[in-house]
Amino acid sequence: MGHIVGATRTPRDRWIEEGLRALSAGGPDAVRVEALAKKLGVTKGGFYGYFADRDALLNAMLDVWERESIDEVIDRIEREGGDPKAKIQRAGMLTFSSDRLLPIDLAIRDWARRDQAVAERLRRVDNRRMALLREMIGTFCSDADEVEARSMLAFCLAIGEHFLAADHGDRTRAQVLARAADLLLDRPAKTTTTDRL
Amino acid sequence: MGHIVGATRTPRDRWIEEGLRALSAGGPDAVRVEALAKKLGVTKGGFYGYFADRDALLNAMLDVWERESIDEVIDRIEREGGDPKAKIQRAGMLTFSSDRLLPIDLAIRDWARRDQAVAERLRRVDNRRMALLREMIGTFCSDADEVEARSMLAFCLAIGEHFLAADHGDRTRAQVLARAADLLLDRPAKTTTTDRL
DNA sequence: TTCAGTCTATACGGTGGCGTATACACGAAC
DNA sequence: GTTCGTGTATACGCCACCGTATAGACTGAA
Repeated sequence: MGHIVGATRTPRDRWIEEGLRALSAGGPDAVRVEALAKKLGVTKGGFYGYFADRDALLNAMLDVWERESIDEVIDRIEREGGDPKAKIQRAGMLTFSSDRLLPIDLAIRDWARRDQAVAERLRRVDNRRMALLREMIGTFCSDADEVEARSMLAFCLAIGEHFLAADHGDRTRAQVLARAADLLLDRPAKTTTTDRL
Repeated sequence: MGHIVGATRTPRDRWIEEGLRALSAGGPDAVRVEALAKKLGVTKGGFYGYFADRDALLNAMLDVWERESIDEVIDRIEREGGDPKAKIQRAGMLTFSSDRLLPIDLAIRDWARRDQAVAERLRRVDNRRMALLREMIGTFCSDADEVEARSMLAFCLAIGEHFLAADHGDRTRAQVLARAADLLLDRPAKTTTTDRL
């Protein structure tokens, strides 16, 4: 008894990983057991040894996402140093520039609009991120209401950018984003040479 | 010949309307011919008289949405008057506070991430909206780069707000949004009494 | 080598969706 | 009232997917 063994050919994690890939590409409706099996070069035979049903896989996927989004990103930000602006931008890099996490994040945001349980998880993650933003922006802005507004703007920019299809004439999207980040993250000057806000 | 008749019991528009409702509630995958028929108290018998297939319905839905989003909203903004800030907020009201248009808009934004044709339509709509924002913000801000950045921030705020699950402590989401709008839409003061950006 | 444990392929019944075909019901025009 | 056009119900074949059952194959340990 208790052979524990090993040599799992298609371990639980690979189902989750492939599930997250499908979620990224097509939303929760695209997470189909048989489709994942095909992608893994396997039939769905072993799937139901790991998961009671498709819903259990979806929950496991959300577990992994929540863990990665909070622990691995935020903790790492806190550990490494840098000034507030750098920290925020590094946090943005880690989540919103990651080819892995970004599309999952976006898919989950849409998913949360229709599923209360998913919305609850997203709320936990977003609250952690907002707390980080508040802390950083609070280092150079004294008015608490304005800190909240700026944090909200920064977060909405990081997310909304990917849901926006507009062009910017001669400018690059990256250029516009950089300018917007300056507006939000530079210390507001009471008296300055330029009229940058 | 050419009876033209009338007395259509379930006209084309009602299929489209119900389709848009399904899109709002569950995304494009939720737009199922037989489900719509059931909601309309009808079987799918007549559907294929109006549409070649499900895809034709989806396109017709997008046509209606694009038309409503551009013509009916933007034209109306231009016609009615008001100062820039009021115009922007009225435009936001018409699209992003509408129980009808808002959820369709959000669903289409997620859809566009996976469907190139949808992305193209969204681009047309968003470009019109951004042009409006630029024009309004340009009335009180001279630096073109900053106009672009502020427009982007305003647009991202209007959209991203609905994809964000974070709380704001004591404050209301509405309060935070109002403060953020102030930051973006009030004339930047070179020298002012407060340090509001 | 045997054995247990695990993953796997395959087959099955059930469900839900698409698009087609066919025949019925109703209103308008003659 | 017939006829025409249109919308409708119903039934069909098809396919994709779910979850279950079952038997075979591989692996590490005894």
